Amino acid sequence: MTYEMKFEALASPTRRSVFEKLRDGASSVGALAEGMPVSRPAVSQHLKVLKDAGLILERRDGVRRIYSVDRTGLSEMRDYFDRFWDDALDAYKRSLEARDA
Amino acid sequence: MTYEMKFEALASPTRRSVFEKLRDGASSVGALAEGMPVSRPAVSQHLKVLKDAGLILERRDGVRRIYSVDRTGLSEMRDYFDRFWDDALDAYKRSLEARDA
DNA sequence: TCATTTCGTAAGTCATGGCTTACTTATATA
DNA sequence: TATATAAGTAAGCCATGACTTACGAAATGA
Repeated sequence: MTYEMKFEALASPTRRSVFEKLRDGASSVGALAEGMPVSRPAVSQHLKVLKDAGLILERRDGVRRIYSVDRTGLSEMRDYFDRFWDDALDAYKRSLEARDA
Repeated sequence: MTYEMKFEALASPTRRSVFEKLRDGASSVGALAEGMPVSRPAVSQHLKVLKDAGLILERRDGVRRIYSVDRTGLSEMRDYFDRFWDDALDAYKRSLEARDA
């Protein structure tokens, strides 16, 4: 659930493409695996990593498991880059002022 | 310079901590390596990955190389998560409407 | 209760990546 | 010109991680 885990989870291209499929709505493992160049167990393993990182949620529906984007975790990532942007911009402005001073 | 490279670049914890040091202002390789648990060449290699990904900029200053955050690349990451957030929220709202319909 | 569907887990393989030390290169300075 | 400083590069090691196939577990339905 840490930043660490989220960044690591999004590093793998196939895992990120699984995540991006969920951007358009919840889905089952089988449906996610369909059309992907890797096996269903591989997708299952990726889903576990994404879930442990707090990026997706899992719910049961009969024999299926439905995965969906965890908006809380997603918002953490958004905040990370928002803050990073603000801080970097501040630092840049300060460096300009120091140069002109 | 792709998303691919940016995500991969930010996956490594020590590499991300190098990136985060630059958030507070530009710095040389030696200054960045100081106090880190890895060697200076390791930091140098991380900087190359971050630079190739388009996340940092390099400029020469005599015998030193000064690295700084590339705000263009950073803003790409921010946009990625902003769009992802918007899309995921739309998909969620649509799923609620479909349920209530 | 037996078969089917859907999925997670185990175990093993293979490539990659993050380190290290040793070195080369380039700039500044005495 | 010789020396020192700063940093990139090469080569090699070792752990990790992204896969595969084979198997086990849980819910559904005949």
